[in-house]
Amino acid sequence: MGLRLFNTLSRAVQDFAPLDPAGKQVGLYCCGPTVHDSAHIGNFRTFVFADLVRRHLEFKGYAVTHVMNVTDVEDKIIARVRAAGLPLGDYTAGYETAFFEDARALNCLPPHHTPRATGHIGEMIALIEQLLARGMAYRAPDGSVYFSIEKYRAGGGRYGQLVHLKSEELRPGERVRHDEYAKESAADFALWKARVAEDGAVFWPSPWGEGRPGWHIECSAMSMKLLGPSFDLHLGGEDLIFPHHEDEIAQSEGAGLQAAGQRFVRHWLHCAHLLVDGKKMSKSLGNFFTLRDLLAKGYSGREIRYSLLQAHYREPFNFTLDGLDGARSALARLDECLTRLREVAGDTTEGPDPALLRTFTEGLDDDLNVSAAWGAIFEWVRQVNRSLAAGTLAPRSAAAALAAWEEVNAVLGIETATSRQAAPAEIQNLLTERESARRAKDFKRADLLRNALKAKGWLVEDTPKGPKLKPR
RNA sequence: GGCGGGGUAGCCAAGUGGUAAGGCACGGCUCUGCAAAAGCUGCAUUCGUCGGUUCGAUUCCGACCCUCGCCUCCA
Repeated sequence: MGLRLFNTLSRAVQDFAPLDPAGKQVGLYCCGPTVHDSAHIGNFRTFVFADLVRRHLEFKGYAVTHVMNVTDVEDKIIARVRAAGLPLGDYTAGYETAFFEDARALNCLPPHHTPRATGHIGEMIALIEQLLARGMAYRAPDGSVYFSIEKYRAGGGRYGQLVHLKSEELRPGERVRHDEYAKESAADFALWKARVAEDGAVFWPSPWGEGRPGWHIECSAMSMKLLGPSFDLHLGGEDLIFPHHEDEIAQSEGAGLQAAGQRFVRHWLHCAHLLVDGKKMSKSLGNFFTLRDLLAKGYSGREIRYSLLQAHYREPFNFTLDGLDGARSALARLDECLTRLREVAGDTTEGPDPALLRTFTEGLDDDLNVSAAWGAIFEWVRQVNRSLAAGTLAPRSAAAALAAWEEVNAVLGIETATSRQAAPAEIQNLLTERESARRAKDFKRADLLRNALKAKGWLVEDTPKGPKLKPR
């Protein structure tokens, strides 16, 4: 059963086949955060999605090299650095650290490489020189360097691979930025921006004078450095399709580093936006939640991760607090099922039950249809619960079910409690007291004790085998 | 204006040319001292509207309505 993925280039679902002739190595690049502010969970939808892609590829047996850049120099950052009066690195370091903490809270596997733009100025300059040498770029009088879409086209390049633009319809922005007045054509974009007074201390030397890189060039330079001039998968949010990814293709293919007949990127995957009240979650609209906002409200990283992984990545997903509450309930059901399976399985070990693996894999292989995968999982939960309730589940079957769960969860990355936490002595004592009260038929006192336990964060569950404690 | 997504039960969300996954919520039941918790179970003759193709359409085609995104920094 092969993996099929939608490719923004072809606008169709295609069989996934890696560039590697051995069919083993996969290069995956995902546009990462701009560290000028806290990331919100709309941003994290994309990163959780990238994590899902990476994990599923690994589940399928591929050896993935996962790269995610950190944009630590760009217009907004420079503006804030100036306002804060801090050195660039001091300003961005905090946001970068916070970003990776958030990613970890969402149980995203760390990418193998997380290059910073500021650490690759040399590579960007080299790439720009290559573009100049090939006549794809031109120097402006002020020392900026621009990419020429006209020259690129004249050289056989196709501009508009992702967005299917007609050149005449490329509408210039409402205002031409003051530092881009020198462009030959409105659609051309900056590779290198000459230093201006407002940049303060943020500039680097270059063959064209002091300045800083344009936005798009970093991804071309760093992805090709780490993954080669042609690689398999490039992901990002759908808002990056144009102009960022289109320009990345133009720069990277314009430099002509690819082998004959090879593209810069084989598959482009774009994650749809997270919505709030039907509108894109964004800083400018102010309708965003950061991970920290939600953690402060008492939601956990796993609940948020589950929530972000509920809908298909190409569909906009409506994010609500009610939805998070639903995620909590759904996960509690899953936890309960797994806990009971562990009780039945005991120390028994067994290979994974293939039934769940099959339906789960079918779902994800179909363009990462995570909704279908969850459907398979909850169908499985119901079946497990039925046999658990009937008492017909043998320890070996329970162990096989658990082993299957472990495999699918390596893809989903939903942390589950491995065992019931032991309650502290104080709680145990209260529980014992309550049992005594119950045996003495002093139910009023038993209920008081139960409420006391609840207030301390423990639920009492009376079962035929005696009371059980559950956190929260 | 150009380009591209959507409109499926109270909410979220899959899906298919042959008669609607899953989750949450809600109702019923089991268990229980009562509960709680948990489990089981029920819950869309219907898929934005109107036409068309078809033996048959939610799924294909056309028109229309509504909505979102990109075209400017943006996950």
